[in-house]
This record gives sequence, structure tokens and C-alpha cells, in this order.
Amino acid sequence: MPELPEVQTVVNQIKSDLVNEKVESITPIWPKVFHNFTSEEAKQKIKKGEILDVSRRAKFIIIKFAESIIAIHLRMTGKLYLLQEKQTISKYATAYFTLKSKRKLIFEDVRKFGRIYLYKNIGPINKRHGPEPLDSDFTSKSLFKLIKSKKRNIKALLLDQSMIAGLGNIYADESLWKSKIHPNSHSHKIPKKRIDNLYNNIRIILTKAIEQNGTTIINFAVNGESGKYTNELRVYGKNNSECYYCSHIIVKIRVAGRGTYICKKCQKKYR
DNA sequence: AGGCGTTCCTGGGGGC
DNA sequence: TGCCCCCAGGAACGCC
Repeated sequence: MPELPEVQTVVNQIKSDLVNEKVESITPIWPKVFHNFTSEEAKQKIKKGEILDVSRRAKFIIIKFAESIIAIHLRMTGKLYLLQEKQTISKYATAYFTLKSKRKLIFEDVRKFGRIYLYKNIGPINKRHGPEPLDSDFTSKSLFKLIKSKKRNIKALLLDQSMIAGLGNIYADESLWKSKIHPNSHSHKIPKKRIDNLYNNIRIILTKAIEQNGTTIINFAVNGESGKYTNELRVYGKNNSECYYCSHIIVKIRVAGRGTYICKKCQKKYR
């Protein structure tokens, strides 16, 4: 389930191949893959446009053209990669980009939740997303204000992309565990010291995960290579094994409708 | 306001 | 072995 580090990893992998390339066409294989445009509109808006940049905003991969952007959301099982020569298109491909060099950029997605968006600029995406946790202007104070502005389940808050962008189920659990905060805590009852700690841990964990090319859980891989952060996970998917800190058994519970892994001994419930 | 259920999807795992 | 059922989950949406 690609989150910020996995999306960043994809961007890092494909960026140099794409910048300065030209997109000749975008072809949908599965009809619903284009969220807000048609092939015809893409043709008009992009018209064999040069790719100026490839970047990440929240969990979107942003492909920038002179007068528009293509945004790609991988959701749970999406993958975006350049098709190697003579490699055949996956049966799970839902769309592909034909490049001027005749190479193809493949968007594949077993579960078909992933979508491609066409916008004039990043505005519509910024509008519905909170700050980037790794931006230099995102401070401990920003997180504190954000958390105290709501009376809300802390895990639900962290997963809410309009509050803070990029965290998903894995990194929310890892961050809360490391910060000794129970995911069912109420945001307004968490002490400042814990929030400062959470701030640091979110940044440390995301940064390290990017360095390790993300986490491979079932479906995520970059050119067949696994994300090495899998080895760094401390609670996610660790139910029935011992807590890294206290040896208490990690349990799986349900929070905000998600499978959630916690150490009941380490993580304090503030409410 | 915020929590919760539902929808979209399909491979894979558990149970029998 | 095979079959069925249910689960996984990001985000949008409707309802209470």
C-alpha cells in the first residue's frame, strides 16, 4: 500500500527517464482509470508535450507539462514503471503512456483502485491536502496546532490526507508506536511532549523509509526490487510477536476501520 | 464535527 | 484438492 516513501521511491526511480521525454499519447486499457478526463482531452491538453518534471505531492506522482499536470494515485496495488524493451505488457496494466522514444510507461493495478487525473496545475490537489510532513516549514508547532485543532481519534487524524499528507496505515502505526501513543487516543488529550516526540518520529521514520526505498508489503516493488524498510518495521504486521522495546506481545486491533498493530504496554491511551 | 458504513476491486488465505 | 467466503485497504461519499 504505497504511502509517502513508496510514492517518493517510484518518483526517484522513473524521474530521470521521463524528464525531457515527450508523451505522444495516453491509452486507457481499463475504462475507469482516467478519473476526470478522456483520451481526447488528454490529447488536446498535452499535445505531445515535453515532461518538465516528475515529483510527488502527498501520495500522488505528478508529471508536469507546460500547461497541465498528470497526477497518478497508486492507491493500494498500483505500480508505475517503464516497460523494458521486448517486455510484454502486464495483464494487470490499466493504462500506458507512449513516449516519443517509443518506450512505454506502464500503469498497472491488480485491484483497479488507482486513478489518473488531469489538471491545469497542482492547485486542486493542494486544496484537499494538508502539509507535507518532510517540508522544512512543517514544524513541531505545526503538528501541535493541527492535532489540537480537532477532538478526534489520533490515528484517524493522521490518516486524514487533508490534515497531513502522505501517511498511511503502515507509517501511522509505526509512528504512533515509536511515540508511545495509543492509536485510540483523543487528539486534544495528548500532551505536548508526546506530540513533539510524534513529530520527530514521523520525520525520522519517513526519511529512513525513503532511504530504504520504502516497504514491500505484498504488492509494492520497484523494478522487482523490494523496499528494504520492511526490515525496519517494529509493529506493523507483527501481531503475536514481541514488542521491540518491552517484549510484550503485539496485538492487532481495529481503529478507524483499519487493521492496527499496537503494544498495549508501551502505548498510552490519552482520553 | 466526527465517526461509521459503503463502495470500488481482486488475489489470496482460512476453513471445511 | 477444491470451493466458498471473507479480508486487505485509500479515499470519497452519504448518513446519523
